[in-house]
Amino acid sequence: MFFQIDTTNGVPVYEQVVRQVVFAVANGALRHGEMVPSVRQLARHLAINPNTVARAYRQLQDLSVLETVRGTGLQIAAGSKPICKSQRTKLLRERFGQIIDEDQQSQLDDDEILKLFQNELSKKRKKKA
Amino acid sequence: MFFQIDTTNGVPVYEQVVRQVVFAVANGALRHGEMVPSVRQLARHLAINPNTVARAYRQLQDLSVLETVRGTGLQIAAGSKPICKSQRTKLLRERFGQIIDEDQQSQLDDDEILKLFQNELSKKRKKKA
Amino acid sequence: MFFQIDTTNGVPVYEQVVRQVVFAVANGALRHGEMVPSVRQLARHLAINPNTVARAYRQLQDLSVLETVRGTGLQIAAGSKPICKSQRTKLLRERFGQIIDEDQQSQLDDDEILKLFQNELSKKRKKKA
Amino acid sequence: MFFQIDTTNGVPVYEQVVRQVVFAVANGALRHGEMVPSVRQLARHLAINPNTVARAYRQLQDLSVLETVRGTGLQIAAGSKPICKSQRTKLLRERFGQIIDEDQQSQLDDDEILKLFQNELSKKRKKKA
DNA sequence: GTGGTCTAGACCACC
DNA sequence: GTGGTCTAGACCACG
Repeated sequence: MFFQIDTTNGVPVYEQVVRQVVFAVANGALRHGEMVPSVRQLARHLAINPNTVARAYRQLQDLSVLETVRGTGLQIAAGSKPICKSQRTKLLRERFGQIIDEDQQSQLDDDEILKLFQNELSKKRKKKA
Repeated sequence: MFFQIDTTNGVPVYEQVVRQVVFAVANGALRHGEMVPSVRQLARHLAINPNTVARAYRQLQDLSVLETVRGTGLQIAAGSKPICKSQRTKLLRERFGQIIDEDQQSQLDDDEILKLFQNELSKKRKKKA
Repeated sequence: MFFQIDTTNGVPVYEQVVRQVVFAVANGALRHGEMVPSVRQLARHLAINPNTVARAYRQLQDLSVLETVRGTGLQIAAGSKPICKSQRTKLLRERFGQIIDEDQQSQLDDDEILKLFQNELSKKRKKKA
Repeated sequence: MFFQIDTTNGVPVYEQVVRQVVFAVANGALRHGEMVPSVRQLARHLAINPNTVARAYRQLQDLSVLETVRGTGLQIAAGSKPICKSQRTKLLRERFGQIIDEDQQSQLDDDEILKLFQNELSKKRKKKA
């Protein structure tokens, strides 16, 4: 597993885990029947508390993305791919929508918003490269 | 005052107030010497807690955007315009940066991110119109 | 609040809380806009851990039965009554269905099942009276 | 053997095995002296873990429902029929009692409980037919 | 070994 | 005061 957790950005850790699992399933990186790492394993690996992982996994079960195999662990549920795809767009829209609302609330011009976003994006791209 | 507060979007109310004052000054919509409404007035008008307004005003004083006029109230401080401009870009960058980090963390392609953002922006534009 | 928790019957405590809130809303005993007791209050009152109450309340938020009023507490959400009604029938069906399946799995006759159920019910009624 | 195991309904698998043996003996479907399948056989047949079968058999031995036949396997014990009958009523009462408690805890009227139960039962009957 | 529940206590932001 | 998040550690049932 190749999850990245950033404990400093204010986004709840358990949400980051949920998000990344959802996106991985939507991408096809995780498929039906595959087991996810055990609560304890992932917790150790990410250096976070097992309860935090458990909370993320619980939420993924509520979304029907994971299902328990009793006494064995958790696996990607059947039919989870479309769920994750719609969930992904929902998450993205929420974030983007919020930021756009905020900017419009502040009387910013749409073109200006877009320009600033592109700026920031290309800056990040360079950093990454 | 023409502030819009959305108490349901998760963004702290006092932050929305700070932000909108900062942006208004940066835009030139508010200028040095203008008085801002009293804590109680604004609170009543926005239907929020006076403590929340007080907190926003305190923060704006810390930023040297507002200054007290003894026995009268608070006014836009001299020299606040450049402060607000730089503050504005800082705020925008923070938000954009955060969202971009999140998406990259989720293995999203940069072009895809931009496309989704443009989509959402044009959708909002239509709604507004 | 008049919740009753039985920590010995194997049913998770947080589920009992969820269930009772859902049923109370479905009954009309709790209505839109009413505040539920604070996490700490209810925890103290039921002699359970605040986290357990918080978990129940979180789940009720996911069901759109409760909504947060920031810095103030949690209230019964608008439109929660129909949700609770359907949720109530769902919960009842799940339980009843499970027990009936089990009995039929064990080759029990339907009439016999019903008779036993009535027996048990009238026994409990006497106890209660 | 004509056992049906449902690994998804939350009821422990070993309990389902125990229950069904007990009920079969109580019915007279299994009689003193009959051999039960070996742990491995039954496990393979039901597609469950051998440990689970072993655990069920162990429990049935504790109840004096099964007894070992040296070097051969397990058989239905002498005198097991009355044991199973009383065990059966105990199990049924436990289940019914629990569900009734829960409903009463949720302020449900006894008549309503019964009506809902009958509803569910007749629904299942149709499905079966 | 696995997940699930619960307790205890800390820290944070918000109002 | 409020809810929300996280840590730490315990106990249980299941396979």
